[in-house]
Amino acid sequence: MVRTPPRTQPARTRIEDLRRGELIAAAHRVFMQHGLGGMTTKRICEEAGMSPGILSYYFKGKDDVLFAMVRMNNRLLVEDVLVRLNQSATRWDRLLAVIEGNFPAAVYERNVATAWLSVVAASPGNPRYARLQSLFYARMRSNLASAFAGILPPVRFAGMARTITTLVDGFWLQKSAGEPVSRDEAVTLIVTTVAALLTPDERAALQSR
Amino acid sequence: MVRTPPRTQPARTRIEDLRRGELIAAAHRVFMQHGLGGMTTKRICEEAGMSPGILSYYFKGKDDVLFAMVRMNNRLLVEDVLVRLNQSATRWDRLLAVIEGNFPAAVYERNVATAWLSVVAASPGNPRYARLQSLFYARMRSNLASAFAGILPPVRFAGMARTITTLVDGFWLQKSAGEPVSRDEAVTLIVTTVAALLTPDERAALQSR
DNA sequence: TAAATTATTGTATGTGCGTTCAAATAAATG
DNA sequence: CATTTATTTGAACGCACATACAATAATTTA
Repeated sequence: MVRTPPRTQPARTRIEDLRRGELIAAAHRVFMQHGLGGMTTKRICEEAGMSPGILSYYFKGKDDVLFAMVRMNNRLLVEDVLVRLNQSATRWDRLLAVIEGNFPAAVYERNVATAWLSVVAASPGNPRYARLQSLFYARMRSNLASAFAGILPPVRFAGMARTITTLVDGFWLQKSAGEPVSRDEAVTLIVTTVAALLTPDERAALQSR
Repeated sequence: MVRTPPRTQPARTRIEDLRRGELIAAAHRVFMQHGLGGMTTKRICEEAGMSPGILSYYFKGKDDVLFAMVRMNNRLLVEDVLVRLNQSATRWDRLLAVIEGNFPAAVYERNVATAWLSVVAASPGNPRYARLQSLFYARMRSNLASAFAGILPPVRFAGMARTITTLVDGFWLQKSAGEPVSRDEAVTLIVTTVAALLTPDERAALQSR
């Protein structure tokens, strides 16, 4: 008798998710083109073809949209790496997958780098971002561990992981600064450096099945 | 008869330089504490113990102060490295001087890193910053060349310089992201990596007088 | 000391921002 | 179709900011 089938829920949710998705996508485009500072609510709604007030209806505020956007981008990157990891036979392939996963094709470009940098720079004042950041590093370390497990002792692995993550971050920063570095150059340089840091035995172990 | 000794010039210039210096120093402090976004003209003048309007009197505008500040900080870093370079006997010492010069004692810390990152993120829209940036990289490459000249062929030197600058940038980014890396860890890791990328012969050549 | 120049103040002005909200429209419901 | 509910609008508000500027104080000059 008290049964109240929420038939309205699905419909309402569908349009709500749709609008939220559109706004996030619009925010992404504005972010890429104008940077963090130029990402205004008015511009986002305009880009989405909606009225300025709509943002408050679907989000708590501007920061909420921004966070949702960062979260979504992160999810896409993570999924990409996971797919590659599952397709990798050798540890070396896994290593390559993790490294290349940080430079997605057609994404390693100046605007994106600057946008991402802006978020990092804004992190210290925003606990949610800070948390997202450290999760990012932790996940990358974990992925790298799946390649080096049983080959490098813990201390050396820590150093190796630090070197790789630092190089990745550095390449993104340089991209933002306008340095002419291609995706391939970045990946190649990192791989070369990793190889140089390994002993011949370790290299062999990494490349075997 | 037409002689007009500009006695007034020195006095006027002295106080002008003084005020400009004070404002730049205040801007620096505000920048470090509140980041680029929180660096408002009102706060700067307040920090300098002056009235809000004074800024327009000594500078063209807020951007002008910011640029002067970045310029000054850059100059300090450069001078520091030059002193160290002149005191270095071997090429290896010169290499160390350049690397350590990028992590000045008591300066490699989160606020500074974030501030510096904000400026880089703002560079793409500001030609003056962009120019300063590329000058920075060029100078670093030039300094590194003084260590590797005659030891590494051009192509390998280019790769080596890229590795080093990328690691430096990466360490600053990680510092801003809150990763717990000390100055010594950063320097050690970079030196280790450079050493691993060199052949025994090259290492020996670098360490000889 | 009187006059003129320079330095400093504090207020005023205009701009752009995020957010709110009553009203209008569209959709769903019975 | 009438009514309720969900969605969207666009104007309005308050706020913080950079900058301009007339008024005032201090300093230099003659």
